[in-house]
Amino acid sequence: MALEHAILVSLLERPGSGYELARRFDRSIGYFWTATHQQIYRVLKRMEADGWIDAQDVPQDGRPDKKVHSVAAPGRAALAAWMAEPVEPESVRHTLAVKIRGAAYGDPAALIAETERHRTAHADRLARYLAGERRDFPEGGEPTESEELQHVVLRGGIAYERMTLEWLDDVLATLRRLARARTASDRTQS
Amino acid sequence: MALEHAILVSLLERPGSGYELARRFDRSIGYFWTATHQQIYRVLKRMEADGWIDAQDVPQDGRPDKKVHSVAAPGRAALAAWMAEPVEPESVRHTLAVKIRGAAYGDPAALIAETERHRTAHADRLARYLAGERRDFPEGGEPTESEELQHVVLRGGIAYERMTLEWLDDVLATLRRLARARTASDRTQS
DNA sequence: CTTGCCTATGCAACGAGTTGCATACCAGGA
DNA sequence: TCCTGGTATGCAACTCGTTGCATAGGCAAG
Repeated sequence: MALEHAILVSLLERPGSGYELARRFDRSIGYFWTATHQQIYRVLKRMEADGWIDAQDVPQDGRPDKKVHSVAAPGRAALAAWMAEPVEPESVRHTLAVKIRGAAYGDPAALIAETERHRTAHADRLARYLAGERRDFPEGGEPTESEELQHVVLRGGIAYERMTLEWLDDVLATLRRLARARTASDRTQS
Repeated sequence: MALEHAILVSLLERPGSGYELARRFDRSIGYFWTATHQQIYRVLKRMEADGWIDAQDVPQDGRPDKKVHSVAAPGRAALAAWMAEPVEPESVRHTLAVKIRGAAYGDPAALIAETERHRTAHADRLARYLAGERRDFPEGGEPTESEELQHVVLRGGIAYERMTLEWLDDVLATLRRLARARTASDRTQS
């Protein structure tokens, strides 16, 4: 279970509340993991019960109190143990690809808009990643070890989004070609 | 839920038993979805109960009987309905990246072997994909519409594996650099 | 002063995927 | 004859992730 460990890493990088963690999952952690706040609070509760993390109530003014968590020794040990055991690459799951294969039994042209939507979403993600890279890893900086590791993970996200954009262009070209071919054969028949 | 629809697409491409579907998930369907045989049988049962697919007992000699499924009209309709509604891109989940970020709080050198394992696994997958491409989509062939769509999905898998291999090389270079830096500062301290 | 929005935490039900196990038929080799 | 391995189907328990909902305080705009 990697969510626990992603949270441990994030709390090691900087202690924080469930709410703050949820926002990190929209930024730097989002480069490699996603989770809703509900999931985060549930896991935090379990980790606190297991003694992996500590909790400290922090009153705030102008906003509700928060519970700031930090990693305890057993949590560090659990992370180290998990780091040592091998993990398998994620299994492939690509919903849009299911639709593309299914388009043969529907209308390829109907998938174009959907594919363009995905293209926009990935272009946005790439733009956010690149902005994050410029902000957090400027040229000529002297990165710490942790920052070097964060950067190489981000480079992975950037490479993924670039690759995906190129592929989606390939998909769009293919769908448009097939749509033209269908229109042509329609005209032939009528 | 895309597993049902992936199975519908596969059964449209060619009717088959649960066992045969499971093997397809190791080949062409594996380019975009994974599932165990347990999952497949469970979903087939539900789809049969819902009238999405038909089942026919086929006796075989030299091996156990099998239940061959094919898509019924309601199944085709369900697939068409699902194709028409938008889906979101998958959420990011990358276990190895969690470990990379965690390496700052452990030993970066200890991750090298694991990363190399992943590199080998992805290189193997790429080789299988390329072999599948040569076999199923030879140069100069005249692909049908369905084959064109299958091919563009496979090209996505190939692009993903190539990108991943390049990134893993980047990761390995980074880990080795950090490992050397740690060794050097160890020598300085001692 | 009400309405919307942000901060902050959480429960409950459900759905999808994983893991372990079970059954049964048949073939081929030790 | 027994053991291994491939074909073929399936149940049960569990974990993880998703979705909907609930509560509560504070701020700013209309």
